[in-house]
Order: sequence, then C-alpha cells, then structure tokens
Amino acid sequence: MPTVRKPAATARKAGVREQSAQATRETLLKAAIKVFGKQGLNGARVEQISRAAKSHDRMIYYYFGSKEALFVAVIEETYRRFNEAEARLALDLSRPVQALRDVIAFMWGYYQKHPEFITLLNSENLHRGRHIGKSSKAGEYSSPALEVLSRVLGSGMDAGLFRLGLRARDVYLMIASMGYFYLSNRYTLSTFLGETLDDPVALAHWQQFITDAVLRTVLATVPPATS
Amino acid sequence: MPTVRKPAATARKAGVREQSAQATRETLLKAAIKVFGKQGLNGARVEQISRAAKSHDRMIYYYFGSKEALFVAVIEETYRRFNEAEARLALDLSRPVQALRDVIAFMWGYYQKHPEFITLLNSENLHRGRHIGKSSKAGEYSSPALEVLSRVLGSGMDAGLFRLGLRARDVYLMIASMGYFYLSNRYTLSTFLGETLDDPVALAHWQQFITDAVLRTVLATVPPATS
Amino acid sequence: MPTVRKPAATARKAGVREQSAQATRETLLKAAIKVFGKQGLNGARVEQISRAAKSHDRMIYYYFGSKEALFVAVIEETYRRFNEAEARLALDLSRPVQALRDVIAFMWGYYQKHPEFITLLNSENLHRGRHIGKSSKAGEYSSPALEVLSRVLGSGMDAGLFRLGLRARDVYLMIASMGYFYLSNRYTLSTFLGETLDDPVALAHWQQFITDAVLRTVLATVPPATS
Amino acid sequence: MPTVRKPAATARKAGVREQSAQATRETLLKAAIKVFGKQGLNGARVEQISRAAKSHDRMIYYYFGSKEALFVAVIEETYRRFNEAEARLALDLSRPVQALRDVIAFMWGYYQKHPEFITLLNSENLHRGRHIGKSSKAGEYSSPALEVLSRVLGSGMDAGLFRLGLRARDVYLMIASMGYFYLSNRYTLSTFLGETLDDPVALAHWQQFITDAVLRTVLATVPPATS
DNA sequence: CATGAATGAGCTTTCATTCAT
DNA sequence: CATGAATGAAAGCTCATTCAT
Repeated sequence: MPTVRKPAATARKAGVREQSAQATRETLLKAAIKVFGKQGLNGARVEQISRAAKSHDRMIYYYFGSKEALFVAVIEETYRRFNEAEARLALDLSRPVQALRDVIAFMWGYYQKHPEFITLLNSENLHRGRHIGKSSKAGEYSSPALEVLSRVLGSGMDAGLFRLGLRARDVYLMIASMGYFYLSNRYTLSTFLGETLDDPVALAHWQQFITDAVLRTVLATVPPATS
Repeated sequence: MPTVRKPAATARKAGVREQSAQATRETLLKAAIKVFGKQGLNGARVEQISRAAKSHDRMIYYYFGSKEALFVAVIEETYRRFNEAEARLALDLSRPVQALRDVIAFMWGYYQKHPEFITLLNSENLHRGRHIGKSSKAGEYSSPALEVLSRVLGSGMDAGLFRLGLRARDVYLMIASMGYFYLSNRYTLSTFLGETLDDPVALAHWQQFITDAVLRTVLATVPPATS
Repeated sequence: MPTVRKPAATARKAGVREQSAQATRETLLKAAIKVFGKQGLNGARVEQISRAAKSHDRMIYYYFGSKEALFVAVIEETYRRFNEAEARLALDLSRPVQALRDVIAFMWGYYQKHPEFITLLNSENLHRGRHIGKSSKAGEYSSPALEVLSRVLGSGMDAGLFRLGLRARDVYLMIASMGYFYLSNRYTLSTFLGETLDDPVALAHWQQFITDAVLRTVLATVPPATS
Repeated sequence: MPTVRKPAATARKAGVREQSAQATRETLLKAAIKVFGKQGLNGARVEQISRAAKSHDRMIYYYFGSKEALFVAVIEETYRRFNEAEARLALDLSRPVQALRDVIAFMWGYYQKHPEFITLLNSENLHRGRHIGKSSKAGEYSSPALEVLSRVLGSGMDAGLFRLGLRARDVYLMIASMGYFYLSNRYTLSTFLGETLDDPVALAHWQQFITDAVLRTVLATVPPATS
C-alpha cells in the first residue's frame, strides 16, 4: 500500500516548505479536476495531469496514492465546491416564487459554468458510484440546497401559493434533471433535434421553459401563459 | 489505412458464407453494444468485445476497421433501435392526455430496459458527439417521437385541453430529461439524497411525478391534486 | 484477467505457424529459467528475459499472463526436468550399496549441473512456496526418486545390509541437504570457512564425505574407515 | 558519493545527542534485519525498513549510505550475533558424544529461532557473496564453533570414541546442511514430499535423525539402533 | 541531527492494431 | 474468410535516492 502524504497539519510554523507542499498538492488537484473533468476517469492520463500542474507523475502518487484515489479526491472537492456554492445562495423566503426562480437560475448557471461537474458525475455514474462509495466524506455530500428548497416550498405552502404535499427532493430532481440533461447531452441532442442547443437564445429559452414547468408543477393556481 | 469489408458487396454468391459472415458481423455488433454499453468507449476493450462475440479481435478490424468505427456502428444501431421502438408506439390521438401519458411511459420504460442506451449516449457526449458527427446516417436520427408528440400536442390544443404555443421539442426534452437523468445519475444521486432510487416504489413514484409535472406544464386547466 | 494463449494443441496440421509459436513460448520459457535461475523472481527483469529470448516483453504476457505466472511455469518446468532426470536414473537393485552411491552421485551431479534449480527453489522458498501452491500441477511434483530410493533401501534391508526402520524420506533429505546446502551456500561458506569450496578437489572430497556419511547412517554394519 | 556518518566519530560531546543517534542507528539496523531477513535484499523496500524503525528513509542514507551498505551492515551484525551465540556455547569436552549432541541441538535451535539468518544467507548467496566480500570485517566471520568442534572431535578421538581422520569442517558442514536445508526449503519440500515439515513432531524427528546420522558418521563403533 | 518534498529512471503491464499465412 | 502470432507505444506505478531546509 502506497504511503500517502497529507501535508503536515501539525507543522509548528507554516514555513515555506509546507506552503509549497500544499501548493503542489493543490495544483495537482486543480489540474486533475480540469483533466478528469474533460476526459473522465478513463480518458484522463496521469501524465496529462502532472504536466498541467507543472509537476511530475510521481507527485500524484506521493500525495494521493493512485490515479483512482486522486479521482476520489477530485469528486470530493467538486462536491464540496458545489455545496459551498449552494450554501452561498441567499434566498428571500418571504417571496417564494422568486426564491424558486433563483434556485433554478443558480443551478442552471452552475451547470453551465462548471461543465467539469457534469463530466465528473457522468464518469462516476459510469462506474456505478464506486468512488463516492469509497470516499470517507460520502456522508457530507447531501445537498444544502435540498434543505433550502424545502424551506422555500414550505413558505410557499404557508402562503397558500404552492400546492401542498410537494417534496423538496422531487422538485430538486426536476430542476436538476432539466438543466443537467440539456447540457450533458447537448451534442447528441443537437443531432437528434437537428438544431443547436448552445447559443444564448436557445439557452435562455430553455431556462425559461424549466422555470415555467417547475412553477406550473408547484403553484397551486395556474399562472397565465408565460411564453 | 485499413480496408473495411462490407460483406454483402463483395460476396460472389449469396450463399452460406455470406450468411455466416453477416452473422459474425452482427454477433460482433451485438457484443459491442453490450460492452460499450456497460463501459463506454474508453472503458471497453477490443478483446472483451471479440471474446463476448466468441470471435477474434482481428474480425473487428476486418468488419469495422477500428475500435472507433465499431463504436460509430454501435451508436448508429442503438439510435436505429430507439427510433424503431418509438415508431412502433401506437397512440390514440383522440385522447391527447392519455397519449401523452403513453409517451412518458414509453420513454421511461425504454430507458429502464436499455441502460446501454444511456451509457452510450453519455460516452458519446463525453466525446462531444464526435462519432455521431462522423456517421453518414447522422441525418436519419431525428426522433419520430418528436413528430408524433407534435401531433399529440396539436390534437390536445385543438381540443382546448393543452395550452397553445407549446413546442413538441420542449415537452420532449422535459420528458427525456426527467427520465434519463434519474436513471443515469442514480448512483451519485443515491449518495446525494441519502436514499435508494432503484427500488420499484421509488421508480413508480418518479414516473408519477414526471407525468404530473408534464401534464401540469401542458394542460390549459390545472388538474386537481393528483397524489 | 489477461488472456493467456496456450499454443494450439488442436491444430490439425503442425504448420509453420504453430511451430514458431511453440518455439517462441519455449524460447521465452528457457530464457526465463536462465534469468530467474540467476537472479530469482525479484531480481529478474521482464525485459531481461524477453531480450534473452530475442522476443518482446509483450509476448511474455501473451503466453504467460504475468511475470509471476511465468515464474510458476518456470518452477513447474524445472521440477519436471528434475523428475524426468531422476526417472532416467537406472539403478541396479541387486547391489544396494552401489545403487545408493549412484543416487548420491546423481543428485550431487544434478545440483552442480543445474545451479538454476537451486536458485529457483531458494527464491520460491523465500516466497514461502506461494507459486508452487498456485500451480495446478503441484500434485505431480513428488519425487520419483523417493520411490526408487525406497526400493533401494528395501532391497538393502532384505539383504541384511541396511539397518531396518529407515525411511526413504529421511535418507533422501539427508542426501539432498548435504549436496544442496554446500552448493547453495558456497559463497558465504567460503568466507566462513576461509577456504574455496568450488575447486574440483574440494567438490570431490565433499561427495566422498556425503557418501561416507550416508552409508554409515544406513549400513547395518560399520564399514572400515574409508578416508 | 554519499557521506556516511559514524556518529561516534564526529560527536563533540558524548551526550544525549550521541546516544539518541546511536539509538536511531540501531533501531534502523534492527528493523533492517527484520525486513531483509523476511524479504531478502531485493524484496525489501527502504521505506519498509525506515517505517518499521519509525524513522525516515533519509536516515538510512545518513547512517549507512545506501540500501546495499545497510545490507552489508545487516549481514555483519547477523554473523556477529551468530558467532556470539556460538561462543556462548558451553561444552563439556570430557563427554564428547554429549558435546556433539549439544552442538547439533544448538545449531538446529539457532536456525529455528533465527529464520532471518537463513533468509539473509540465502539472499547473500544469491548475490554470490558480493556483500560479505565488501565487508571490512570479512575476516572475523570464521566460526568459533569450528574450533570448538575441532576440540570436541579431538577429545573424542583421544578417548577412542570417534574415528580418526575426521575434519571438524566436514562434520560442521554436515550438521549445518541438515538443519539449514530442512528449514530453508521446507515450503517446496512440503509440496515435494506431500507432508508438513513444520509441526513439532516432524521437527523433533528430524533433529533425532540428524543426531543419529552425525553420530554414526563420527563414532568409531556403531551404536545399537537408536530409534 | 532530522525531516518532508521532490525526482528520474525504470518496472510491470495494457492496449489497439497489424502481420503472415 | 478466418486465425493465431506478433508488435510498439504508452499507461500506471514503484523505487532508491537526493534536495532544501
């Protein structure tokens, strides 16, 4: 079993060495996110990553132990970032409809800005979640957004705006589905639909449609036609 | 540059030989669908495929020219099957709501019965649609369902049941999204949501939710609470 | 799991291909015996072997699957050869003492002519017999010599020459010990004893001593001093 | 060329530092004996040793200069211990037969209690005694037991018990062979003989056999059957 | 004295592909 | 048409060793 170094947390002084060690590890991790996030686990090459980090293959094994372990670290970091971003989402619960629109906009935006997130999740699902399973942090991944969404829905129900009995999980999945799928599958969809999905107009239209669909699903009273 | 043989073209007599050749080709293709459909393009091994087909690596090169070309053939065949299945879908246009339910049930069912379809599309999208692009049959892939769905929506609108201005494409994407994403990402979602998505109850619930959401999005008049 | 080719035993005609394939496999095996037999499992390099066989690393994996599997094949082959040689040993059971001398001479000679045998056994014992354990032919390794020796001893006992109650196993071990140890450990022994063990005189003396010791151990009546 | 530090030589004050330095060196050496003694020179990993010593790779280079040099030190120390143990052997020369039995028992016991001794010697012989040759202490390795044994034999001869003309070296080699070989090769022998060699009964039997064989080889008059 | 970080050479192994009949 | 043998490039990984404090 390879020895994996976790940069010394116990170091008395945060000297130059530790900093640079941390830096190496982090540079590698960032490079790995980029490369894995473009090519998936299988497609990525260790050397590609180490080169992108201006380091050496060897360092990946020094800090992470194996390509797979690095991938696990990448998945963890990616989730962490996503959760962090979700946690930063400031919602005005007193205006449930707007809050819901904001959640949709956030997720749609996040997927667009972080294509590596999509690729990594696809790669991980190709492997049937094997690496998340291995992760010791698996428990911490549950979405803070779920809770927030739950509060949004609750406040909407209290206000009589949203229909009762809705589960945050379902609404969350709906929002995620519609955004994720569109972006993840845009290349085959392009061929299938015979049109571009990438241009700003198409993207805006789809955000509008998601929003519309979610609101119609959630609202107690049908809104008048929006488009 | 490898010479790719299309058996039918060169065979002198349409005899036993050609048949067995066709059979070999088809066995290889089927095996390739299975293997690519489980591991993706990168994860699949040429030998795995030839062994699954009880044939030899060499035959893959004989019939298809390269691993990638085989993958293209697999994608083509997979699309063909999907379109064929969609084409077989018999809808009663006089009952638009039921027809819509049937479309949803069909797609949800198809994804479930054909996990290789999902994996293949994911793999193809990972490669930004490179292989579909290479395919000469790219034009034939557009969904017959789209057209059917278009007619369903039209008939629903005519009957005053569905709201006007709906695009079949959007509704199709919505249905596809919600089914595909759920199944494709079930492993990471399981961790994320902290619950199983695979059991019959969960699956039935989600079909119900999709149906509900689509109907609410499409219907001119809000239905009373369904669940 | 790598696919290992066993050269087609089912080939109708032993054509050039099969012959050359067999040849490649055998050349690799012979080279492996030489290299493993000089450096042990750990010390040997795959490339060393393939180069010695004027073949390629790849071929080792083609025919044997892994370095370890090749080592297993080497151990098997080495045992096979040893057993074969033992089996060829023609003993005159009517002259038990001479027969015993012949067994001793044979084993002492075999160890000297086959230093790789010693090195391989040492390497295998370093690994606690792991590879022999893996071998499917493990059962076939028991020495034919044991049986022959058993008959020699029996006939000697019947003739009243050898003392009763002797076990062939013990005598065999004694002969093997004294020959094997001397040759296997000659380098450290040289230092330890401060003399050369390799020269013909020393070798002949030791054979004489082994013979003497074994006979004294075995004979019912003490022979007169031999040296 | 690495600078090898002999702590005692450079230490200014024979204070705490030197002691702890000596301690580190010794801990490393002990760990090295263990690891080399289990895996041989090739199989052992520098990191394994430093970890077993709760020290660092670097320290091995600091104190010994290289892995090989450490191995030399290990061989030296191992020989030293063996000689020391032999030297402690108290023999009653007035009872030559018993003294001989004691020598046999000692060596058989030592091999059993010190499997690392066997592995190290095997490893060293695999390398044709290269490291002992490098050792500056090579001269000191000759066995004190040889001399003792010589005296035992002499006194036995004087008493008319042992036959004349016996060389201590030969008897020593005989005793060593039969003990060492049995233990060193027990794994392959197990397979070869189809029986366990490790259990107490088998071990006791073999000690008995060695003793018997040695005595028969040495005694002037045949003893009556012992077993 | 001690230590974490870094390194490059080289190891075993894998893979898609082509050769030779 | 089919097949076993062969191949080279490169992948992931390991190791003893040295650097920089």
